[in-house]
Amino acid sequence: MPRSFLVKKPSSTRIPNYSQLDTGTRGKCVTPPGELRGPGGHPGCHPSSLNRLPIPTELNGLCDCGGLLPPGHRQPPVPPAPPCLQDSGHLLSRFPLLLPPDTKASPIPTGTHGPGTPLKDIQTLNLPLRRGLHRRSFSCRHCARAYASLSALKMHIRTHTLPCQCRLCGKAFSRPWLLQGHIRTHTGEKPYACPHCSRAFADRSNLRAHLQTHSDVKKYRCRACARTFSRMSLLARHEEGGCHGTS
DNA sequence: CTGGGGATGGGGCCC
DNA sequence: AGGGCCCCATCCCCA
Repeated sequence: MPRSFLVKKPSSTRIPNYSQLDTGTRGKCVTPPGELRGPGGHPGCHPSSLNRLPIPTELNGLCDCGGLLPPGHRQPPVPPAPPCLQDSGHLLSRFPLLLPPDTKASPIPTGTHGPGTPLKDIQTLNLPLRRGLHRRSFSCRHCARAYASLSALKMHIRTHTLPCQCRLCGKAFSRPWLLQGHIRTHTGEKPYACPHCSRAFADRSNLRAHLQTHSDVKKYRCRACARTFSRMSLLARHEEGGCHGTS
């Protein structure tokens, strides 16, 4: 596979060259017609990709978990939180967004930093610059990471608060598109098809990794034996296995 | 041991 | 400023 595939496109054409692969569903978890039916009978949401049923094509609603709903269809009841969320009372009290929407104990203190980013999560530092100047930075109280901008820090804090929760299994994610990708594990939707074979993938990154398998020259090369690998992890495993320069 | 799929995390950029 | 998207990376698991 040519490396040009991985080259970032100009901003005027943000859609990468997955043209043959992209089904035009960017940014939304849109289940193709005839795919799946969810647990409450609504399509687009299903806890198991093994239990597939056809769905009608007249879809016009979006479930708040990301799946599609047919006209007039109501969402199924929210299932109880999984054990990983049920037995962490201190976490739930600290991060109420982990709770299902109807069980939130109290609003999150937002201060001037917007919802989901409590003031107590943010502290500011003055990073030293040349000539004794200092530049302000924002550090996370959960892990002490520091960022130059408040928005970057707020994005990072989402990795602690995990405000995007799957209504089907309760798993929480830091960003909506991570949740969208997760929902595809329920729906079985695979919008990214390989142009070289019949495989399709739910995630663009996984398609990219797969495309490496079609390449004669792999991306990652062992410096000892010059053998190439499609993934860094494969190269690392190869080197950890004791490559002595003989492939 | 190796190859590869599936799922997920996270920083940066653009709109 | 926030959301959406991009790319890179990692881990787990299975064949």
